[in-house]
Amino acid sequence: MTETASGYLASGRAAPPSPEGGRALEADRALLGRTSTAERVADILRTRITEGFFPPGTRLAEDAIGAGLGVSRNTLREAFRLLTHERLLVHELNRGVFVRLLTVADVVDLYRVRKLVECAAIRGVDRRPDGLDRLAAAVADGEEAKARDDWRALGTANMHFHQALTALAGSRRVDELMAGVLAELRLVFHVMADPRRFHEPYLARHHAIIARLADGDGPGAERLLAEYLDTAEAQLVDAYARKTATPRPTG
Amino acid sequence: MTETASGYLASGRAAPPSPEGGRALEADRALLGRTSTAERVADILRTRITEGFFPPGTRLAEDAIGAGLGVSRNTLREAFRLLTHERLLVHELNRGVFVRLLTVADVVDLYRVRKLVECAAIRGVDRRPDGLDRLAAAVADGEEAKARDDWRALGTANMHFHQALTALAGSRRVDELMAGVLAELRLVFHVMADPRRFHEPYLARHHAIIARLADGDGPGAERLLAEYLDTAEAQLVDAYARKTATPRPTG
DNA sequence: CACTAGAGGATCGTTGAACAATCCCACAAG
DNA sequence: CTTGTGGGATTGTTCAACGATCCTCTAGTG
Repeated sequence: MTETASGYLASGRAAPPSPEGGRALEADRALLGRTSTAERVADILRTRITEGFFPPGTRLAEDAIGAGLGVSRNTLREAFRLLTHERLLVHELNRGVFVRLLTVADVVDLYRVRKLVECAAIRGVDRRPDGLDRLAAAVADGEEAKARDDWRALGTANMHFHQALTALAGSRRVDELMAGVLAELRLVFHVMADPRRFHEPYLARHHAIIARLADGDGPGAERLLAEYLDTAEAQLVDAYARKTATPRPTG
Repeated sequence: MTETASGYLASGRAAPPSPEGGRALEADRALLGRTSTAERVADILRTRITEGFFPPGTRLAEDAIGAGLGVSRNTLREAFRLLTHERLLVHELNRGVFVRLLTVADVVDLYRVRKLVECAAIRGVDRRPDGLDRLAAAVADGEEAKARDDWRALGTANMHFHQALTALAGSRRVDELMAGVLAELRLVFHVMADPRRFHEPYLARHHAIIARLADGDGPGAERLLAEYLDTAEAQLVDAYARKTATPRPTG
């Protein structure tokens, strides 16, 4: 990574200054892009994990990953620490770091969070919300993906929809919570085959929820969403329990 | 920390086996206590930060902290990485790590999260909840602290109350979110003088909320809580903006 | 055959040294 | 007062080393 980092930084610094104004803004942009190697490694690994390149259960060996990315073990360990808190990795003392394999109880908890947060985020809507365009865009992306039979992309668009729903709460911390929840959910879907089954049936429901929100009917939208999440949870928990051959929790 | 770690581990391993049964459980207990040095350092620092030993804005120099704790810089950096995600520390590239100094906007966001999550957690209560004892215990601790004029302890008890409220949602992830929120709030209170002012007035409201919950009146409890949080927010945001001499956000 | 114990190798956790890069502070000059 | 420069302190990263732990394989025993 020494060469990559140098190249990365060098290309950032070597950008010629704009001949006319805006030079201060370019300097700011360069500052924005300055991250440590450990953080960039974490970014790379995060992407690889959430897109399924490292499936759940995969062990990330320091030597192999460090050699692959060209960074030292210490830097890699820092990156691992960054990712364990996001629940994408599990750190096991003296055994290494693994991509998290969620339990059925984890899935149940994810839906509990979603019901609590997403429903609370839209309950109070009493006029057409500002974030409706973003919701509509996510649904449009979903329809596009569906039209070309790209079920992974449909799943992604559906998650953007839910992230946008949560964003109606207007809280950075809640947004980040939901981003983490949806990332974990991605790990769950990586274990499952047949993404079509878990994403396609819900697109129409997104339309219905949007219509309620557009009318300023928060409670109506909430009811639809709660039913939707109940249905989605039951389907996924059932299938996941079967797939991972673990007993479905009684709670 | 090499000696500390060895001592720590040695004392764990040197425990004589129980002469009669239970040996397997003792072995399990020893496993539970096995954590890495980096994690233990993070625990120590977390405690020091939340109790105010390192006030917000304090820079944690690697050399000084590492020498004080007897760990190497690499181990310390791993611990720092663990804490930055908890928002207790801010990592600034090439400048070091600082105890987070929250902005007024942060405070506002913390209360937004609290209103969303705490209210949602109790809204659906329709019978005396299982967690009522824990709530009552927190309030009893608060009354005790108040009786001996220990306003810091009262603040702690109040936070236990809110953590217990959130726990009524029955979600591990939501519990952890709230633990983080309350830890951040502690940082806010460390900036303020006169803890009495921010904790004492709310003890009576805890009693009232508990009474509603004991009657299975979730919506009633929610209304009381929402008003309480609005009042607490307004008081704290006003004082914090004044203390930090930053403009109060319009949002 | 099944189970247990021990040895060896791989890997992790930690330490410490080294070096380059960056930042900050103090001082000098205009 | 402002700006520029130099020097020192510190951070970010790499590397090597070593001890501790875990896992796998082999041999021995019942």
